[in-house]
Amino acid sequence: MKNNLSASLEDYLELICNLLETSSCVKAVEIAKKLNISRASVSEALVKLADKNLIIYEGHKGITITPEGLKKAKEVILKHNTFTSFFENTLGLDKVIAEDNACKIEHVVSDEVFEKIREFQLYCENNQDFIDKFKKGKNN
Amino acid sequence: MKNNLSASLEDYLELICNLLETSSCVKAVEIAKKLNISRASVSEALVKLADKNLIIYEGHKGITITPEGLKKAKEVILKHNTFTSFFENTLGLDKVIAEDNACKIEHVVSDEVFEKIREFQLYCENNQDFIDKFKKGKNN
DNA sequence: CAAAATTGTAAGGCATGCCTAACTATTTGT
DNA sequence: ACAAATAGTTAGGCATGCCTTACAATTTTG
Repeated sequence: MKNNLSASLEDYLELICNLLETSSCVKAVEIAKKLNISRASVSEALVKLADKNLIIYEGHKGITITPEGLKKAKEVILKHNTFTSFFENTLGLDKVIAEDNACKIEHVVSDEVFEKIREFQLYCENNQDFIDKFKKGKNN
Repeated sequence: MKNNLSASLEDYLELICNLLETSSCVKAVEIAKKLNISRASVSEALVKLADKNLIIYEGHKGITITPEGLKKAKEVILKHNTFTSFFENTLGLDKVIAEDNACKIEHVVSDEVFEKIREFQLYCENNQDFIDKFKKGKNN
């Protein structure tokens, strides 16, 4: 009953959730293409996610996410978006760099740090002049 | 000739560097105790670090760090300290939480993000009232 | 509706990084 | 110096997560 997902499985779940936003039927082959890994590896991962009751996977019928899986996916996605936004909007980093780093950090950061960054970012948004001054510095 | 270290090897190197600050002779068994892993695992890791010319390891004689290893170690340690300080001093998080998260993030963050955080933290230090106001908020 | 294309699975491999158990080498202490 | 304690290594195992190759199932399409 260990609910802890590896970084890898979190990535799969996150992607599945994102793909389900736009299409009602997600196939394993799509995931393989997006993550640039083999169909076989995806197949293995999907079995693991299904074992953990995070998705329902029935081969050619496509992938469905369970309520539990959705909850977990949303958590990861929120972390992802929070860090991406912090890096891009608050710190003024390049979008791609912001995304790349958020993608890694989302899997290792604790809830406390995540929450605090969230708060801090909100605080910064309400003090845009402070951030603007930073961005105008010797940076860029 | 791939110079990329795994998170695990970076941790070993970082610890070796830190231990060499206070004692001139570091033994594998010390590392095993500090990282709470088996002597066997440490032995394997040290062979890998030596293969990459980051340390000089001759069994019972102890571990020495090479200039190359020192350079790499200092980089990781700087990232570690930067994130720890950002979390603890700037965001006002608990020291232990700050350390734990820095320990993970230091291995996955890119140089660009690291540098920017460094700059930002410096900027915040010069605007302590802004940070104090944040810390006094509904947080804590 | 059957051949072709697509999609999915199984088997066997590889690397990392950890483990334990058993062994060897070195150091320490009397 | 030699027995005991400490330190290090080797061998074999396990889990994760990726790979390729080959095969099976399904869907598409002529």
